[in-house]
Amino acid sequence: MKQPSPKFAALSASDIEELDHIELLFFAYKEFTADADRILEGIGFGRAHHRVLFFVNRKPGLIVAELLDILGITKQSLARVLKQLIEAGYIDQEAGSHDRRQRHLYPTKAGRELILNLSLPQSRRIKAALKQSSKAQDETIKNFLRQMTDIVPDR
Amino acid sequence: MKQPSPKFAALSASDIEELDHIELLFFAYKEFTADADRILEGIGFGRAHHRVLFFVNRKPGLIVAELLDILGITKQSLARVLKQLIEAGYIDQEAGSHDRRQRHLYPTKAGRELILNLSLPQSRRIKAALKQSSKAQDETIKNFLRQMTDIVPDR
DNA sequence: ACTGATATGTCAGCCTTGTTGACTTATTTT
DNA sequence: AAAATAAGTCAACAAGGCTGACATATCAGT
Repeated sequence: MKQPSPKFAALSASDIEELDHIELLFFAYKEFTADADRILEGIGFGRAHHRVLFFVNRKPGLIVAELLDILGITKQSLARVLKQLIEAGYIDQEAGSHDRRQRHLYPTKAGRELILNLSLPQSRRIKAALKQSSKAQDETIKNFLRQMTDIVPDR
Repeated sequence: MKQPSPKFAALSASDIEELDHIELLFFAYKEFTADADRILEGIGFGRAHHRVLFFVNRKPGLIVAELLDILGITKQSLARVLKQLIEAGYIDQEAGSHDRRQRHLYPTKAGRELILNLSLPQSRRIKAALKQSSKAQDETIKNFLRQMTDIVPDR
């Protein structure tokens, strides 16, 4: 017979069993990003540059609108870092052949080298964390992460 | 007979098998934080407030130095958000009984309610992502995340 | 051919949250 | 009594989000 508060329902800690998972995810992601941050700070780039380069490398030739959609940021935010990546010679732009308004983005050789070096410590961390896991367990983990992005937790 | 470049070793994409994992982790964490962000923006707080409240709730009575260590930020950064949380009545401070220089932090009733409401959508997302998993698989996932924070990927 | 929609780029300013450096106060330790 | 420690504070700066407004090029439909 609890009365819910106007803004928030009355809850007790026992309602949530996943606090361990939440905490683990926080620390895991923190260490994960720190790997690349150490390299980035040496070359005057930040995480935003890393993400852009990562996805341009993952899907060479993707257009700006697609990249915006993947990153979930505004074009003004993207412009700032994309411009620097282009000027520094890590990304090339090319007008679309069908639609010449579109800008297709490609990593340069230097861009590919940089993103690989940024990914390497992250890769090593993941590989080590998977070390004791079987192939089936790897699928379990990937499936969990995949599900995490698909779920809509409203209600 | 590749010559490594002075700054970065020469690599090809085939050297990294964990790009899928990296991408999945990025999207999973993005959605995970977005859950709470939607609530936070309604009450004028940000992620920094969330993290502080989360850990104060997880370990009631922890001192400022411990919190700084957990969060991995400077005391000036913490001060800004901690002050707001105290003034808004979500966290209480108490001088230590042994060492009265120390400030022990406790969530208030309102603080406990808020963090539970922030954690709820995240919990639901995780619970749903684990839905098809067995208990053993849950352990696999938690173990993976735990390993992720322990590994030192240098070399 | 004109007109409106679309893709991108840009300027300006704001906010949050991280940083460094310098300094204060209270308290404990030596 | 002096030094070390825990915490708090002020100021300034940087990264990377955001909004709003507007410019340019190109495409698509009538």
